[in-house]
Parts: sequence; C-alpha cells; structure tokens
Amino acid sequence: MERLTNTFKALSDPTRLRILAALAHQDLCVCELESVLSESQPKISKHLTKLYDLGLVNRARDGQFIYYRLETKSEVLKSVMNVISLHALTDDQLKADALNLMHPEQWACNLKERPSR
Amino acid sequence: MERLTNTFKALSDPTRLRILAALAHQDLCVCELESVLSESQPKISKHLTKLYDLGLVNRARDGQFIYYRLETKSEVLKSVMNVISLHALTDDQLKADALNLMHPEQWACNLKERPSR
DNA sequence: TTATTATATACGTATACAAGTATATAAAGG
DNA sequence: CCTTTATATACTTGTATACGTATATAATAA
Repeated sequence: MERLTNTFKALSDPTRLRILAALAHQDLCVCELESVLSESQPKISKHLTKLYDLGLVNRARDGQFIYYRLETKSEVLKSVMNVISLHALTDDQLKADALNLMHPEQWACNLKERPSR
Repeated sequence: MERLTNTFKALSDPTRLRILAALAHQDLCVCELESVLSESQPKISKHLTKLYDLGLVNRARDGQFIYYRLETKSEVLKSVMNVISLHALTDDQLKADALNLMHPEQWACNLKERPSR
C-alpha cells in the first residue's frame, strides 16, 4: 500500500500537479518547465526527480537537455491524469500554464529549436 | 487547485486509505473501524475528521454512535475509489481489513446489533 | 445522579518535506 | 583549455503532520 500512498503524496503538491498537467500536453525539459511554470530551476528539478523516483515520469537525455514525459506504464497515473486533465479545464493556474505552453517564443529558456521535433 | 492537492494529501496516508476501502463496503461507526483496522480510537477519529472536513466522507449520529459513509457527491473520490478498490484485491493489509469486516462477531466493539440495519 | 460507552480534541513530540541558496556535475561551444 | 548552459544535489530552515497520551463532550444505562 506504501507505493499507492506515496503516489498520492506525490500528487498532493501543486507544483508536481502543474508539471504533470504540462507533460500531459507534451514532453518537456527542465528549462522549458521553468519557463512554463515560472518556477526556479532547483524547484522544478527536485520535483521532477521525485516524480521520476516514483515511476510517474520517464526521462531521456538529449545533449544538454533532459526531456521528461509521463510514464504510460503506470495505471494509477493514467486514472489520476483523467482527474487532473478535467481540473485543468477550470483551474486558473493550470489554465495559465497551458497558455504559456502554447507560446514557446516567450520562454526565458534559451532553447531556440527543439532538437527532437 | 488547493482543493485537489488537499484531497490527494488525504489519500496519502495508509490509515485513511484503509478507512475509505472499508467504507466502500459499508458505512461504519468509529468503534467498528477501530476493530476492523485494529487502531486506536483517537487515531481513527482524527483521520475521520480529516476526511470529513475535506468532504470525502459524510456522517450521521445514531444515538451514541456516529456512522461514517463515503461522500458520493465527490467526483474526485469516485474516480479514486476505483483505484483503491482495485488495489484492495491484492494488497495484504486491505485484504486483511476486508476479512475483518466480514466477521463482526470478532470485533472488540461492544455494539451487539446495528441499530440501523 | 453516577457510571459507562462512544467520540472528539488538546497538547507535546518526532518526523517529513518544501523551498531557498549555494554548489556540483555534465554537455557544448569558444 | 576555459566559458557557458543545463541539470542535479547538498545544506539549512520553517512548517506541516502523524502519533500517543490525556482529557473533554455527549449519549445511554444503572
């Protein structure tokens, strides 16, 4: 049961929910998430590490960048993402994040073009 | 978003998950939950109060007893209960609780017969 | 009324954790 | 090589919270 409670604990932090909601749209590297959420690099990185350790996200290095994506193997995450995505339709913070996601030209991130796209 | 993160936080505690899993079978009062989970009265009571404050369970007094039941109005809880119930099929602790639930004659609880049944 | 049972809560303690700051590691480019 | 950019992590601090113990409240029974 500890695995399940730890998963819920991971979901109990607003920053991690925002990260998951953003990754539901597309895979992103740390610096991109910094821009989308307007949060500090260590903060984003630490939350991503926590999500990774729990098996909720996956990651792959591409040069300097490390791209994170949702872990599709997690059935619990799959169920919960439905709840989160539904919430994203009405929650102001999540709506603002989704808007930022649509405007990469405004990101502070120096990444001009995405190598993997 | 705070409402959602608080809900996930409530679900991140094993005792509260056990309570919800038990209430998924039937409504129960505090002393019955004490017996089913083999946990202390203040511990059960405090967790129930937390679940109640979050709107995840409802309660109704019946004489000395206060019966708790799942709050069917919560859509988030409804989604999450599917995950929990699925987990209950394989988790040892939740299976043991379900077994206790089937043997009320073994409960330390002095409640001989349920008034509301 | 007094005793008993059921439930809630206050209080102290130990622990977990989020966040900021600083630093370490790693890759790329000059 | 040195510099810059991206990412991870160590360290500290404040806060939240779970638990046990004790006590308060409420209902029932004697």
